[in-house]
Amino acid sequence: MIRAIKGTRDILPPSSAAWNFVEEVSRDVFRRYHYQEIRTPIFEETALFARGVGEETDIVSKEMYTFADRDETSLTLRPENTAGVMRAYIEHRLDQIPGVTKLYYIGPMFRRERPQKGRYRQFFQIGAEAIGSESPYVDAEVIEMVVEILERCGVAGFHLLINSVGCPKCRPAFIGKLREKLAEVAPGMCADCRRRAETNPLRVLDCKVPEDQPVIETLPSILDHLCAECRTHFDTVQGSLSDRGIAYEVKPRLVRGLDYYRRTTFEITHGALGAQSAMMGGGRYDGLAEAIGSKVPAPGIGFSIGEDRLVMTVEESRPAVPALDVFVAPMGDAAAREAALIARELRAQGLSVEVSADRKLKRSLEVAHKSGARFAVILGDDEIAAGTVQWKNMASGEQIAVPRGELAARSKGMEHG
RNA sequence: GCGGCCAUAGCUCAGCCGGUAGAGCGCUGGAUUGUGGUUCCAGAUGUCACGGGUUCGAACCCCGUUGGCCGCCCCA
Repeated sequence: MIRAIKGTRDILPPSSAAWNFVEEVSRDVFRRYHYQEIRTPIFEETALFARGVGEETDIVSKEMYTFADRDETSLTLRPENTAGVMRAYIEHRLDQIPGVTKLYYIGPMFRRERPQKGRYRQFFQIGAEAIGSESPYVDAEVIEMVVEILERCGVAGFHLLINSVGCPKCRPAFIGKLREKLAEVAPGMCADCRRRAETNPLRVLDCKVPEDQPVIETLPSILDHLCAECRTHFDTVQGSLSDRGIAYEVKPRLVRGLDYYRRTTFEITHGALGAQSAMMGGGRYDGLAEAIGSKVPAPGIGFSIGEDRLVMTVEESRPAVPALDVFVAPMGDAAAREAALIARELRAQGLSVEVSADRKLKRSLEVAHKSGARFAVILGDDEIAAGTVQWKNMASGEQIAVPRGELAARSKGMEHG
């Protein structure tokens, strides 16, 4: 038996309706902020991610699906899409277009991690990138946009966290001070922190072990070490978020795993997601373009929503409803031929119509009932002879004979929203 | 990649001390030759995840594999 491979899954109805819902909401919000869709390839040269995301990141060092093409070029299934969008931006010289380039994407990403709830090897992201401006107001607008998507999806109880991780001018000095302090206090911390103190000191700030929290409080904060430009930028982002009425929490310990982040980083968490509590992550990546070989700078900021995780919270509160308007139940071949024409007329009005594949009326009505059809059109030899059809309200059971020529008029305007 | 728990019908699950498998829901047919829902009757649910081992005998005990869930790491 051939099964879907580990960490991948089929999205079946009725769940697929929830996926459509969040995608439709997202596209509508993107339209209002004048973002346009970009579709980039699902695989790229491995070097793009190695340079763009960072050789030392977990994603690149151990999670990528990498394989050799027939000519030995190393290819990789995209583990995220910011690098791919930036590659397209540079390749097609979108910097030559006036104004900020605003792009969004919806599609699958691939990371070879141990699957668990909310974490898959093929997962979907809804993301947006604003490239071509360093303005902190762009940061605030991007955050406003993602918050709006979640709100309009009906998600409640999410939590917006923001931080600044500085820039190449101020971050190295901070990491130096952090290492100094850690050398002193790390021996008293949990095993993970002792390891992180060596491998990735920023990660210590994100430790969740309760016993370590008092120690973490004593560690230096990136926010006390920002250079003047980063400080001003971060203050302006916060002011603009407040102007927009967006609730947020500054979390100096918010550290993101991708090397390309500069200055603003942000994350939205949701309590219903379990260990994988992050529903969305994003940040500014002013150095990314140069990292992947661009001669022109292309400062940008973006986010990506974990669509699988978003759908998980949406599905509980918003059960999908079947939207079948009419089920046509013909008895016999003559009726079946007529049924095809009836369905055609009703569909032309925008109604959702299904024609029974069964000629037994009892069976057809059973299927109609189980499909959630609102009305049934019943016809057999008697109706053909009389030039009528039976029009049955499935909820009330009421049924009347309708002249064939009046069917279209009767059903007008009764389609689902 | 590491640790723990789990795997029986399409679904949710029972299955005692090892003696070759059950319920509910769903599905199929009938009661009803042209009328769904409610009801009644009948029927089929299956390589007990897969592969080995122990045993007279394994769904049950042991080992391995695969998959799922939970935690870690990390992320969306």
